[in-house]
Amino acid sequence: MMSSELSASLEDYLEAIHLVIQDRDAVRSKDIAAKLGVSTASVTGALRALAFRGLINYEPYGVIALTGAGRKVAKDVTRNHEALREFLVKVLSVPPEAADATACKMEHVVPDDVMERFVGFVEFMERCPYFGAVWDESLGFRCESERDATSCAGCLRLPGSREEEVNEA
Amino acid sequence: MMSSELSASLEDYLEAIHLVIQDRDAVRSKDIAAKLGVSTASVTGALRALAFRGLINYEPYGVIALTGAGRKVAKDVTRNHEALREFLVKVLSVPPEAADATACKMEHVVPDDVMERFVGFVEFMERCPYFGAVWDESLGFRCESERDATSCAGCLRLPGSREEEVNEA
DNA sequence: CTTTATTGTTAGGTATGCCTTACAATTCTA
DNA sequence: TAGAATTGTAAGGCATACCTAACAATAAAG
Repeated sequence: MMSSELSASLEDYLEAIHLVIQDRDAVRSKDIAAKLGVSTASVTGALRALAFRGLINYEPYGVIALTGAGRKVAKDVTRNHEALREFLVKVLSVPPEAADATACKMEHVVPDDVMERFVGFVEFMERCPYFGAVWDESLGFRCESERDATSCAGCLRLPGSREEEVNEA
Repeated sequence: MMSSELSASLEDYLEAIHLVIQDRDAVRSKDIAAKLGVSTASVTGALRALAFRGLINYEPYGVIALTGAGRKVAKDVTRNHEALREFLVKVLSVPPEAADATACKMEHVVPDDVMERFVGFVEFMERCPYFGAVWDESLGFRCESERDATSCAGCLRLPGSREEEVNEA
């Protein structure tokens, strides 16, 4: 969206603030520093930059809170992070921890229109009963889905429908 | 591999040098600058850094050439770039130009073991006759493959085999 | 072979993003 | 409510990575 004007570093700070807020109510420099693996001194600098951009409310020794704009960006970043992790785990069978680390880097470089497709692909995979690509360390991906004599007529009728899944569930 | 010690920026320079060499024989600072959209002054600094790391042979006003180690890294980076672009284009239907730009960013953040899977997934997709996910701007991915009464027995017998494809071609 | 155009380098400046060390504010506890 | 522990900030440094402007080297043209 408009997060393109934020550096990867500041996006990370914003995301960290957002995640910490969800757990406890208070966000402390220390928590952010711990989450990102930087010193608290670095956090102070980042907070100033975020406040300058109107994304957080902050003054020295004061309470840290996301502004409306900040919350929006933080949510976008977090959502993208989660979508990418999901793709890596569910489609590419990357172990969760590695997927999370990679998603954390990817979220800053994958543009929104490409993001859509990562998301869409996961949805497709979960919708399609014939999608059974499974990773094998030495053989790459192979297919384990049960493709018997069933045709895909039903699938083709309902391209992106979520309603169908609700009915099935 | 060991390219993890190189910054994204230096990887880009190395890749650019490699690509320019493939076209003409000579590599000039100007070409690299043009390819990466930076000033020639910036190129000088990068060349020094690459020479310092033993990845290129370089002295002021002299010929720029990749060392063995440099060529290896350059090839790795280039291969990863191409694999990611291929994935984006072939699997996610990202337009080639956007795919190239995104791949150029992703190549610096996707670790090798995850790279393998992007590569493997493209291979799988090209191998599997039932894989027909097609992107639709408003509906996301839908399936257009012709899944009739055929079973996947053959596919299941030959998980990652390339020989089979050679026989078919 | 000398002038001009191209190309490359140096010098100096900006911005980011991190660090450590030292100090200030706050909070907890006795 | 003072002193100790925790937490936060300021100051000063370092590395990366870019820029512009001025100058140096090489190559091309006369």
